Amino acid sequence: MTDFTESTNCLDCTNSSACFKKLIPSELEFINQNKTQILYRKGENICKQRAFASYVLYISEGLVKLYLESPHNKNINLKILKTSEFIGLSSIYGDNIYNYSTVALKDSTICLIEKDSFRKLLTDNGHFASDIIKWYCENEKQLFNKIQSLGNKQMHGRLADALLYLCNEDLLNEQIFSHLSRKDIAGFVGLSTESTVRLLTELKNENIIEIIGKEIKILNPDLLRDISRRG
Amino acid sequence: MTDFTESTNCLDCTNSSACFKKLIPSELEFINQNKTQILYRKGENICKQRAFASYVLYISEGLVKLYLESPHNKNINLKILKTSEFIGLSSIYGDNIYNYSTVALKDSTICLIEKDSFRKLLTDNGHFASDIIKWYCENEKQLFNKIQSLGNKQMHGRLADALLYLCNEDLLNEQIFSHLSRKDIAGFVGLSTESTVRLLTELKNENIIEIIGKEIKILNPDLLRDISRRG
DNA sequence: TTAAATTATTGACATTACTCAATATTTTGA
DNA sequence: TCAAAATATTGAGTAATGTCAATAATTTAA
Repeated sequence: MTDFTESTNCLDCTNSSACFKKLIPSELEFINQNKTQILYRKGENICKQRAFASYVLYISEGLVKLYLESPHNKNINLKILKTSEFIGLSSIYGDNIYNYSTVALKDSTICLIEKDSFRKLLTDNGHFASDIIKWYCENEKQLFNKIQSLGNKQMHGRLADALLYLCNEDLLNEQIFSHLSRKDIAGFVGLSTESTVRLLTELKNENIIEIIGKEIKILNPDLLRDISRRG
Repeated sequence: MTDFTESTNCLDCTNSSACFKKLIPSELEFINQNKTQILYRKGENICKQRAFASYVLYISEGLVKLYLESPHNKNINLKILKTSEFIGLSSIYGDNIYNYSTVALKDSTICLIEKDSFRKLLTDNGHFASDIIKWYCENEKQLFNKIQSLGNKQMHGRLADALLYLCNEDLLNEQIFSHLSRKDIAGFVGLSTESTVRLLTELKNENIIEIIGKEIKILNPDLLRDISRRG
């Protein structure tokens, strides 16, 4: 189901992440030699939790949902990734498997960079490695937020967290809700779909959010942040 | 409440982590020049969530509990750190604050390494940076496990996860339970103390675990793993 | 060593959030 | 365009887990 697209040369790439600016031309050319570019259609899995991880993935253009699989078809959604973001950086070392699954929310062009090549750049170029470490730091902060949310907030607080995340300015231009089902939103909240729907209706009736078709807009962000804070 | 101890020279340190082996002597001497060694007494906080993070911390000798603070005095415990482990690596870049709190479970000697110095080593030495990245990869895997546990297991599965973690072979020689209260264990499970106590009694009555004083021993690890798997 | 303080345990009850079922709405594909 | 399939919504009942209170056991400190 996946197509090879005409590959962009990494040296000409207009969607390159800040960290690539730390590479010298020969290193960029080295990546270029060791990458493949693939088009994933909406709904296709880009990587699967527990599958063999041979590549670091880079979203050249697209929109991706990252989630943890669990039995009974009740997944935990962790984040939305967009153009210029990495997938699988946490599988560079350690067990040679992906720790999560990702699925394309819309047609997405993904660069597959060979892990060994990526590792070589990390050891050769400390500035590049430092930039990747920046990513890890930011990433870990997000995971702590998720743990805080799941671990000691109840449904209202958790839904507030999820809505604030999905409506944050980074995703503002992605029309994110047009790509998400109620079940997807429930996955971000860590609730059953039914409970999520009920709470959304509640928030709508209290004029804290507005629901127009699939789109959800926050009308009262201060109050929502308050709900998030109170848990 | 904290004492300065006679500092060990980093070049002679017998508790140094694998990553330090990647440093050349002058770099190790550089760390030595930019570190301070402090003794924290049992029960003292080594770092506080949201506090200004100027140092990367290294446990020269000790035992530490890492946790997320939350209102109502109901914390989420994430891990036990022992000799030769880092604290605060995720605050090297990004917001200049600690994302979690840590407390000494027994008297612990901690090395405070200036963040700027640590960063310099990361950019100067890609092999060192790569070793630190290994840490991030392992760390993230643990956080995902936590999210899986909190996000889609119920009490029995979560308690099993916590007990398997606390009884794992890395902690086997630490007499870990002698340092933990029921409330601490509940913090690892993500349950109220009362529910945790009830479940522990249940597991004891089913001969899955043995409780002798403060010590808890797993009698039937296969069954416990099964409970963990089923959630 | 003993009393006070803290921690652990148990019970009863309340709350939270899930499941299952019924119905409504939207999307998809012929 | 229309029927079938998928998704969303709502209600009723249930299961999971928390809270509060009482008591027991352990630890701490004078």
